[in-house]
Order: sequence, then structure tokens, then C-alpha cells
Amino acid sequence: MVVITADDGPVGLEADRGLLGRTSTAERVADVLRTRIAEGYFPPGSRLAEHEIVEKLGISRNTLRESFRLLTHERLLSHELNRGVFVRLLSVDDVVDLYRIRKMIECAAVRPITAPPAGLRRLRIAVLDGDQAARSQRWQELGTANIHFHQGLAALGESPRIDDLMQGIFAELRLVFHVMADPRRFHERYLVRNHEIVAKLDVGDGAGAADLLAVYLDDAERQLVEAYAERAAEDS
Amino acid sequence: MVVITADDGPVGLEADRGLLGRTSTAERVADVLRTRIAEGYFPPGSRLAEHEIVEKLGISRNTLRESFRLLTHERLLSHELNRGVFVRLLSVDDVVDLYRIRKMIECAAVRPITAPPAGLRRLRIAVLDGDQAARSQRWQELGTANIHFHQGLAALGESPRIDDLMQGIFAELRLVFHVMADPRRFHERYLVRNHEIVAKLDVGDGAGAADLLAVYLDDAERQLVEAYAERAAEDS
DNA sequence: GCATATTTGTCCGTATGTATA
DNA sequence: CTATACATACGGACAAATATG
Repeated sequence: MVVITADDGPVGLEADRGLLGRTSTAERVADVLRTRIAEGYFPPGSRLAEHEIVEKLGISRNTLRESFRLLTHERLLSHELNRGVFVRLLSVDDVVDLYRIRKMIECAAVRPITAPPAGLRRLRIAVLDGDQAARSQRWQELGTANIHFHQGLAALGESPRIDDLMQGIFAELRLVFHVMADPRRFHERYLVRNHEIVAKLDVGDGAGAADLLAVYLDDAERQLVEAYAERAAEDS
Repeated sequence: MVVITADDGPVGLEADRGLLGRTSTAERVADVLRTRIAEGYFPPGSRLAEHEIVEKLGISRNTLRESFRLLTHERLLSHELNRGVFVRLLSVDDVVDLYRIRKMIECAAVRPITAPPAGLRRLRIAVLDGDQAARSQRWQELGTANIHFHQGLAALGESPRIDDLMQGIFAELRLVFHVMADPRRFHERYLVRNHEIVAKLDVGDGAGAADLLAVYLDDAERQLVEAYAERAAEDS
């Protein structure tokens, strides 16, 4: 039996086993784990025991180990030799690095724009999703929508490799958010700015959007670094 | 320790099997294959048959498959479900994407510099290695030195994730070089420019270096795209 | 510090599904 | 259509390292 019984929705793996599955089992398992990590079901720092997951998902150890490899390379898991795999726990340095990259990539993608870009629709949808999530007080979804918005910004650069990079960057960022105490306080204040950036892009003002974005990202970084410092103070 | 016997001989992995290796067997195997691919021993488009490599290296299929996973994620191999793994054969679009990223990252790393950076020594060494390789007419090494030089430039940004990204980008670039007919004609002309860029950095003129770099990369991209077009014309 | 149980690392043989000659 | 070769996934085995008492 290959059904995960979680609180909300079980994920069936056998659904397309036997049929012509487009993906391998290891990748499907990796998808499941990735989702669980993104949701915070496996919090940063926790260990993923082979035996448990093998039993729960009804797969072999070798297959699971391949999934672990995939996720380790995405920096979502850290693999310690002979000790096991753990959900990564990011340091302040990591946060700084993530934001350095976001500033570089997102601004570079937006700045050259001189006319309303093709990807604008996607951005609008993300912004509206964020507004709606905030109104319904679903803060987890607000964070997701916000990430989609910025992923859309990076995608304006139209580079598949950059898109890949940023997908990883944002997945790591989710790990940061999970150690943050109050997702509402963090995400809510940026809703207005998202609208402003879209407005700039709407009139083809890429440079203006990039400037807004740079300030935006500096603010967010500062807030996160402070939160991390507080957490460190609590720990001591 | 992994000993590679350069010319013909297979690779001795069993030397440290049983001992406490710092890295896993799969990673060591991946290292070997990565080197082979970089050297052109496995040319782009060729298939890597499981049983051959298993036999040559004296490892198990599962271990090799883990290595394949690693290299597939680095975009050096393409993994076609139920068909096997192949050394990637890059398209013109790939070349354009690679250079778009190089321009973005390398220039962004260099431009903010206002004083002679710490990584200058590494750059000098790469440049001198290139000069020496050219004098000895070792064109393969010239290409390697050139890549090290640009890796050093990207490293000025001091971001571990960017370093990772660029390591992958340059590994892919090597695949492009392997389909190029004449490595000498391609690499030799850039030796002088490397010196010019170092000179700019030497006086803390990051902006000047970035401007040189942008022209440099545009030229190199154009040359490669043209060579690809020629090759496509020959094939038809 | 020591002996134990648990967990991971590595590898094999095999059954099944899939593509190609 | 059959035969062959190969990839996928599984279960089991044993060694090595770690955690536990």
C-alpha cells in the first residue's frame, strides 16, 4: 500500500504506477518530500529517517536514496555521511547570499524592459492571489503567492537556467520563512509594493520597477536578518 | 584517493574501497565521468552504457545510477527514460542562454569593484597558465585556463551559490567547445583581453573591467553561434 | 570506556516493463 | 511478432559507522 495518510490530503504514488509514467518513482517521491518540506510538515533541522519513509511510501531503500540525492542537490536536504539526511537549517550567511542573488537576478531581469512584457498576466495573477490570501487570512498562501510573484519577475529574463536557479533559491527561501515566527507580519506589508511594481511594468518602465525592487529586497533582507538575530538571542 | 590514468587506462576506484573515503563511491565515480566528459573522452551525443562502465570501474549498477543522477542534474548528461543516458549535445539556444547568464553574472560580479580585490592572485595565475599553454601549443589547457579565469571573475561576487551555478555553466560550455572544430582559433585571441581586464581590476576600476568583459563576451558568443551555424550547414 | 542495537553505505540478483533490431 | 538489450524498481545481504545503555 502506497498511500500517505497526512492530516489533509493523502498523496497516492500508485496512481500512475503501471501506467506509462512520465516520471520515475524517485522523482515522484522527491516531489512528495519537496512538497512536505515546503509546507513545513518536515521542519528545518529535522531528520528524515530512511526506514520510516520507506515504510510509509511503500518504496525500496534504493529508490528513496535516489530521491534524497535529488533533494540534496537542490539544497533542501543536507546529507551527513553515516548519519542521515536532514532538512536544511539555513544560517544568516545563507539568507544574505539568497538576497544578494535575488537582487542581482530579479533586477537584471526587470531593468531592460521598455514595453509591457509578455509575462505580465502571470504577475497579475500572483498579485491578486496574494491579495485574496491576505483577505482570507491564509498567511501560508500569501507567502506562496509572493514567491510566485517574484518567480514571475525573474522569468522575465527568459532564461531556462536562471528559472531553474531561482526555483531553487525560492525553495530555500521557504526554509527561511519556516523558522520565522510570524509569516503575516513579514509578508503582508509587501502587498502594496507588488502592485506598484506591476504598475511600473505596465507602462514599460523597467528601470523604475528595478529601483522599487532593489529597495523592496533590501528591506526584506534586513527584516529577515534581524529576525534571525533575535532567534539566536533566544537560543542563548 | 582516486587515481586517473590519463591516456587509455581505466580508473582505479578500488584503491580506497574499504577504507574510510571522505566521499561516497557515487561521487567519486561522478568525478571520474565528469573529467572524462570535460576531456572530450566521452564526446557530446554519445551514450554511456551502464554495463560497460560498471564493468570498467568495478562498481554496482545502483552506485553508477546515483552518479548518473548527479551528472544529469548538472546538465552534463541527459537522462531519457527507459532509453539511457547521453552526454548532452547543446543547441544554439543553449549557447545563447549560457552567454546571457555569463554576461549578467560576470559583469555584476566585477562592476561594483572599487579597489584591487582579494581574488586577484587567482586571476593572475589563470592568465599566466593560459599564456604558457598557448606558448606550448596545448590548446586544451588553454581552454581550461580561460575557464578558470572567468570562474575567478564570477567568484569576485563572493556568493557560494553563484559559484556553483557558474561551475555548471562552464562545464556546459566545455561541451560547446568540444563540438567546435578549432579550439586554438577560438581561445587564442582572448589572451590579450584577459590581461587588459586584470589591469583594470588592478587599479580598482571594476566598471572599466565590466565594460571590457561585456564586449569580450559578445564577441565570443557571436563566434560560437556562427560556428554552430556552419556545423549545421555541413550536416545538411 | 565498552558492548550493544540501530542506522546508514554499498552492492548484488532478479523480476518486470520498455524500446529497438 | 519475436527476440534482444536495457532501464526501473525491489528485496536482501553484509560492512561500517553511529547512537544508546
